[in-house]
Amino acid sequence: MKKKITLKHIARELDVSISTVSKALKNSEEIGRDTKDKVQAFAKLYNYKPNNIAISLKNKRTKNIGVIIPDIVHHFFTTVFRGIEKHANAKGYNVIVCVSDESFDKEVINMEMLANGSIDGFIMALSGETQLKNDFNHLKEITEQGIPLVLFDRVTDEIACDKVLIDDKEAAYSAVKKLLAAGRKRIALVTTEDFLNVSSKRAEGYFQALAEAGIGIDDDLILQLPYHQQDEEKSEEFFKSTQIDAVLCVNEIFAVRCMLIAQRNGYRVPDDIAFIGFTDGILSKYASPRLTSVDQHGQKMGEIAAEMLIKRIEQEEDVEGEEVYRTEVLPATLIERESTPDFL
Amino acid sequence: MKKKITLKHIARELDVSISTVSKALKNSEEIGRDTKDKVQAFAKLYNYKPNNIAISLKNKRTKNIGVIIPDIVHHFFTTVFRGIEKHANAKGYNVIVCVSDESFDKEVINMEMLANGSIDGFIMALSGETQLKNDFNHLKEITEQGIPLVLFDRVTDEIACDKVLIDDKEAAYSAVKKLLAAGRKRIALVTTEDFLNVSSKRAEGYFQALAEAGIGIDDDLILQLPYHQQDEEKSEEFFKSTQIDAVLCVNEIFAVRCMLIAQRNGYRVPDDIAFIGFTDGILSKYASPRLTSVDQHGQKMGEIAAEMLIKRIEQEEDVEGEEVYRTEVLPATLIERESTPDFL
DNA sequence: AGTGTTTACGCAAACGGTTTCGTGTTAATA
DNA sequence: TATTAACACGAAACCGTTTGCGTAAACACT
Repeated sequence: MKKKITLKHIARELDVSISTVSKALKNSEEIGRDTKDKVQAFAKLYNYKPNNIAISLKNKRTKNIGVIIPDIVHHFFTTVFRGIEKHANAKGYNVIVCVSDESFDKEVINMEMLANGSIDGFIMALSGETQLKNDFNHLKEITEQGIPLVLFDRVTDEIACDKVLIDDKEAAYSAVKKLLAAGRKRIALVTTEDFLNVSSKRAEGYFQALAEAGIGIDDDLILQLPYHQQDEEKSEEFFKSTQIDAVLCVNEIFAVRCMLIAQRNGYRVPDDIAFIGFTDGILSKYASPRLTSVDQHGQKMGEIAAEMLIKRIEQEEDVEGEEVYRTEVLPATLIERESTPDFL
Repeated sequence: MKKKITLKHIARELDVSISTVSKALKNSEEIGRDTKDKVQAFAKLYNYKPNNIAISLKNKRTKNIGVIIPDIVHHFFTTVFRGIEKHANAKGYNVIVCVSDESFDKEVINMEMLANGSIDGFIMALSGETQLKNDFNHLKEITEQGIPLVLFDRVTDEIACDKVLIDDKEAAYSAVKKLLAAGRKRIALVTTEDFLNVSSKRAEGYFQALAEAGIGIDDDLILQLPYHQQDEEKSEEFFKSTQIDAVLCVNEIFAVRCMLIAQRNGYRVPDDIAFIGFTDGILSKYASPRLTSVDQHGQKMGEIAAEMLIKRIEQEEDVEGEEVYRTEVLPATLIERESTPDFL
């Protein structure tokens, strides 16, 4: 077993000082040609690589960024993560992931674990519970310590930091607009509990589009489902008892599930009933019929988040006091497939 | 901005030495009651937390584990990752993820980035390209340096280390057996290029089951598709021209896609044609009809991998020379849904 | 008073680097 | 020959902790 070699080993072996070795490897002008050659050759031979930890300790930079997301087995989050990882890697950063599992406590614990020197900054999407509790002290502490933070998708106004999100309201708004333009009148909304602010933003867009079309809100047209466990009867009942000709769902699972239920109940998609989902994931592409859905551009979002974060990290010498934070709003785009009639 | 406080700060403030502070915080017997109280109170007040990096440097343990996977936007891998993260977190470890993107070079670069002190051990699934090239020198170097390594799913015999995988051959074998028992005679196999060894293992199981049933191999019943990009015509042609009453697919995307194509071509599922896929992911659950598929128990796999790795890491004082490595083979289980006739 | 024990703490090395500053040697210049 | 600049390198501080060891002070005992 060949243990890792250190500067000290090289120095001892070549009978020079540690600092000479260090400088020689950095090709410093201070060191003579011969010594440099000798040291570099030796280092190459024994495959010397500086110890990251030591370097981190010295310059107080870990080149690690911490990512905290509610769930990893989730198409949108993994897409964002891919973007983060891609950009971070290109910039020489590694990514440490922690999963909050939608739990406030885990989110706090994870942040604390990482905040003690392990990372140079955070990128995160708030857990459901955190949004519900409306308690952001852990985030406040982080930012007060001067650790850069970028929130994405699940953000809050309570914290001053960089943010990147898509315009959920606008996306829902224009999706419903399109359904209206296609002549649909009884447009349903299938959503989660309201504490997920992305869901409520989407609902707002839905309401606004209907309002502008002079259509009142019909509570019978709104189905609220629990985020995780299924509630087949409730959905089944909904499609049996309600007259509907289009549905906007806040995620693709709801959309695909509802589409199946509607089909079981005799609806033809998209002729009798049209479906639009959020999150253009794998389900949308392979559903039958293929689902029209709102692409949230997760990867792009991740790349931007990483870019914002790294920029903050590297502009160390900032004028501390008066930071000015950016909130980047990405446009969502509707991917039209077979679950909607042709839009013009 | 309150910067992080260090032992040095506390020492200066309380007019004691750094070592006294350190010991006081660890409740050492060496330190007097009064001093301990004073130090601990001060530390609490200023929310002192030791710097992870310094500790890592000191005891040459980072409490980080490196995970390298070919893709993150992939149900199986994220499931495994969830298992890893869960167990690792419970043991106080953080997880650094790198994505090889199925590229040999990226895999090598990522390993090298992490191997210089950033992590205590690796968990990985080989990239497609690595399996194709059959070049495992980067892995060999890691293990020679004494860095623990656990391979999962995409493993190789060339490297001596702990491994965890499912019995792909057996899983395919028994799936085909069930199809045979249900009276299916013309069973097709939809697979990828052979360099992915999991695919070839699954093919072996398929062959063996047929052989035991006295059915010869019919090349017309085997469809090979590229791993990523779609090849709709080829599949379409396959289902048009071949007489088939059951299909085993090496992943769920192939399964769902083929199921749609078959349905388009007039087949009724499962009456005319049955489908079984691998990877029991989200697609299987929401396909129509719901897909019978082989559950690879990704999360369990991840947990076991993490457990094996951490055990290695922590049994530092091992008898170096004669390591004995474990290969854990998990049984896969068939989740029966609507795409197959009822099995007995 | 002299010796032995505790008690309570500080010193310094170590982990593996980087970097500033100093210094001995040589060579060039006056 | 004396002065000085250039060169090539080493010593040491530093990043934040941990920990073995030394030791001054206080107390006990003979």
